[in-house]
Amino acid sequence: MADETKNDAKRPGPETTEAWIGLMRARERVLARIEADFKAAGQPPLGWYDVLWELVRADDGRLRPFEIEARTLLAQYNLSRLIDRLVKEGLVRREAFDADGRGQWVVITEAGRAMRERMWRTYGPSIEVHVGARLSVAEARQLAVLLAKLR
Amino acid sequence: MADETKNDAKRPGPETTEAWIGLMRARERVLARIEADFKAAGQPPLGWYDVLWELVRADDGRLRPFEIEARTLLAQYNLSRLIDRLVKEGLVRREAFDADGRGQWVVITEAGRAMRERMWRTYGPSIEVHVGARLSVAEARQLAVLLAKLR
DNA sequence: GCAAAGTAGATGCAATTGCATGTATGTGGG
DNA sequence: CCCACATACATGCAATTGCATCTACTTTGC
Repeated sequence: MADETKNDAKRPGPETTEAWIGLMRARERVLARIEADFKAAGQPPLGWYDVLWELVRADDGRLRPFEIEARTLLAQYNLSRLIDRLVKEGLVRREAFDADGRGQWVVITEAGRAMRERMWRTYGPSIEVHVGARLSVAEARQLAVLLAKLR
Repeated sequence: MADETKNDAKRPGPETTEAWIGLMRARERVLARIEADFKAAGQPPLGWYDVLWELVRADDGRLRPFEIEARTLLAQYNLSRLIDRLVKEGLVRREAFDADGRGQWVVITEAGRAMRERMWRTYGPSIEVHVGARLSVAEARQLAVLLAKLR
C-alpha cells in the first residue's frame, strides 16, 4: 500500500505510512464486524445511530441539519437524505425554524429514542468485543489521544 | 455518539468508546482530505491505488483476485467490479489461471505501473501533510502499534 | 433599500455499493 | 464414479453515494 522508491519532495516516513495504513485497515475491520453485528440483530446501519445519538444529547432532542452535519462529519447531501429515511421510519420529524426561513429543526421522536436504545444494546457490546477487549484501558486512552491529533 | 445510561451486560468503558469514535472520526477526516487532494490532481480514487500497489509488490506484478481481496479488505463483489474498471482503463489485464479453471490472474500493465507512480506523487505528500505533520515519529510508531491490535 | 454574495437545505443524475444469487469448477466421502 | 458441498468469481437489482446544481431565504456593502 505504500512505496519506498524514488525521492521527490515531501515523502512520508515509514512510521507515518504505517500509521495511516493501520488507521484505514483497523477501522475497516472493526467497522465490518460491528456492521455485521447490527445486521445480525436485524437493525439499521450504524449511520442512523450517530444521528439519533446526537439528537438525544442535544437540548430538547433537536438540532439543525448543519449542526448534525458538523457533529457527524456526514456530507450535507447525504445527511439530507438520511433524514428523509429517518422521517419515513418515524424516528425523527422536521419542524420549521422560525428565526431563519432557510432552516429547520430535526426533532427526535419517542420511537427514535427507543430505536437508539435498542441499537445501543447491540452497539455497546459490539464496541466492547471488537475494540475494548483488544486494548487495555491505558492503551485505549493513549489511542484516543493520538487519534485526536489527526483532526 | 456513545451512551452513558443504564447498565446491561457488556458495556464498553469510556476509554474504549472514545478510542472507537476517535478511530472513525480520524479516518473520516484524513481520508476526506486525501481524497480531495486526489480529486484536485485529477486522479482516480484511492481504492485504485491500493490494488495497483499490491500488484506492483507481488511477484510478476500479478495476483489472484482473492489474494487482492485479502490484502486490501475489499469485498469480493466490489473488487470484481473494480477490476473491471481497471481493465477498461488499461491499467491491468485478466489472464487465465491454468491450475484452476475457476481462477484468473490479474496482471498490472505498464500503464498501470505508471499510474501508480503518478498517484503516489499525490498520495505520498498528502499522507505526509495530513498524518505525518501531525505526529512525531514516536507517536506515529505508537499509533501503528495500537491500531495493529485491532486486527 | 437593493443588488451581490453568502448560507441552509434539496435534488437530478451517474457511479458505486450491498445483497442475494448465479455460474463454473474443484474436492471429499462413500 | 458420483453426489453433496466448497470455492472462485460474476451479476441483476435496489439502495446509497458523490457531484453539480438549484431553490429559497439572509446578510452585506454601498
